[in-house]
Amino acid sequence: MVHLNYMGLSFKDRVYRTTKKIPRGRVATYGQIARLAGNPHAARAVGLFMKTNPHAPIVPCHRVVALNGALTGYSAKGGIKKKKEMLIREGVKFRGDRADLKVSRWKAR
DNA sequence: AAACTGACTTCTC
DNA sequence: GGAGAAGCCAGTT
Repeated sequence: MVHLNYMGLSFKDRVYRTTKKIPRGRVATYGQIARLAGNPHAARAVGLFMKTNPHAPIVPCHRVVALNGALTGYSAKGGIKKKKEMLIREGVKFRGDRADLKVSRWKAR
């Protein structure tokens, strides 16, 4: 087996918890979150969690972007566009339509 | 209830 | 280094 569930939390909860820790003005990638949560290949699942996220205001899902910095989705209204504006407003640097991960990538560990 | 689909990433050739 | 396949979890159909 697999390693035990962290604090009895399901993978899903770990993802949410990790996402919540993303500081303002920073962005994280799906894969990064998945990795921190324990499943390096569950990036897709992470995206799904955001999509159906039951903690909309609690989990800053707008701070989650694709590996290349592209904003691949946003369920709330305004869509990608709005998400981008929000991030910019938080201080995240953008390079065209993609977040500048070089500068704004959340470095957790 | 089973199969498909999706806000993705990593590994291999 | 570009292209293809595999892998992950849960919501929808």
